[in-house]
Amino acid sequence: MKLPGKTIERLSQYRRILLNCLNTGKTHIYSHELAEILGLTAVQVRRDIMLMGYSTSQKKGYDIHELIDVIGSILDTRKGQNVAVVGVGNLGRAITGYFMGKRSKLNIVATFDTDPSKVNRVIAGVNCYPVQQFDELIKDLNISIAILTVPPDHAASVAESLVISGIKGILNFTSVSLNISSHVYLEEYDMITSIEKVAYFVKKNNSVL
Amino acid sequence: MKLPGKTIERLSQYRRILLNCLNTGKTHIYSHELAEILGLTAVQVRRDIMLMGYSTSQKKGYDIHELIDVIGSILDTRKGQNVAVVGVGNLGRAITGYFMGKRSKLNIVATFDTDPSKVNRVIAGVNCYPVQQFDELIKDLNISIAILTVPPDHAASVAESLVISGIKGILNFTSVSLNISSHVYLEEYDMITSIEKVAYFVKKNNSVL
DNA sequence: TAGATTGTTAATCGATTAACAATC
DNA sequence: TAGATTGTTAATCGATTAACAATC
Repeated sequence: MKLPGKTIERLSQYRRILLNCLNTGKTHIYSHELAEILGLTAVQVRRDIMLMGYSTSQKKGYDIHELIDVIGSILDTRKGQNVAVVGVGNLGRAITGYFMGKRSKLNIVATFDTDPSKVNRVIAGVNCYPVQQFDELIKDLNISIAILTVPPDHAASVAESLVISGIKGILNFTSVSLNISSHVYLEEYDMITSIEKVAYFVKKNNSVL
Repeated sequence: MKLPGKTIERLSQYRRILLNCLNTGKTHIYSHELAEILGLTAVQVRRDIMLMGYSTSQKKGYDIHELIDVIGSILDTRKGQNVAVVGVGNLGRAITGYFMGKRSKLNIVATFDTDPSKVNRVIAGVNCYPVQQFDELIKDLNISIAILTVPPDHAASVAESLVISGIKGILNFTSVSLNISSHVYLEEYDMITSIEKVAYFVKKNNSVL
């Protein structure tokens, strides 16, 4: 089964909403409720759920527990996946801290940096190691995913070391586009681009009014 | 002229690359070079450039200066746009610091927080104000864009205040989906979703091999 | 039953790519 | 000229939405 990337993103969002709903004592949820919360259409929600191969016999909405489990069976692995944050600046710390609160099948098990004042300490609840120990620790700790938050001028070389060490996926927050082996799944996010996009549409909307 | 969102994102990326190229003394660039750097096709680059209404008479690549100017004429406003970062945690600081280095038409002119130990200080190079002063400062400083980096439980109410204060665009980094007036341009980014997407495709790739 | 909801196909919409003419 | 490149239309691909049957 191969689901589209856009559907995967939404499944992740559905799950977050559903987990929230559990706290309120709700047991079932309609497609139009999920849609409303996320600003989607109910059809799209139902279609995504259909693509997972799940369906409910009831017409009284989806059982929240069941839906969470089904999404988990798509997104998670049984044993979980280990993640490293590479580059412990403000952004690296933000991400690490963000994650540590969550119970999740994704575990940040190490952070890496070059700064001697950071290395070999616990930062945001996780051990920080010197980048020289990549290769060793990625194997020892069975890390398959790296979140890249190093300064731009280090991005390319660090990414290359990560690939050589056998990392399987990289989420790249640096402003540098990476050109790496296609065996490694790469997701890029550039916040400058996002904010420039917002600025463009703000400008456009204004000139329309 | 109404350009698609995806094109706008790429224009922002083209410009960043082009600015970099200037430092190397390069004066012209081929569509296939830009494409290569960003992992796109040359056709897509040329099409985006076409959509801007620009064309070059030369077959020796695009003049880098000209291209930067043309992109600027699309993305920028003459006087620039003022931006506020709302919520000065690690992420807010990361974003603020990230921006301050750049010469850009987007200026972070204020940050906001509730924490008394942060308020009325300069953080990452920008004044931090108490959230109570939103309304006043958004008008006084002519802030049209907010970057939302508050804790999840404050996201909805803070967003509402922002909308009431007359903000025109919000870039939402909280994990809460906002339901706000459609007059305000909203761009959402959820890093949990991104990392879960990477994890999914890592899992998939592995099971394929 | 009537009304609301789910499940699913077909149609539409939007974005990317293929193909190729024009030009240096 | 031959080869490389740009500019642009048409075709393709992928994602969303409309329409509607089925069911509680």
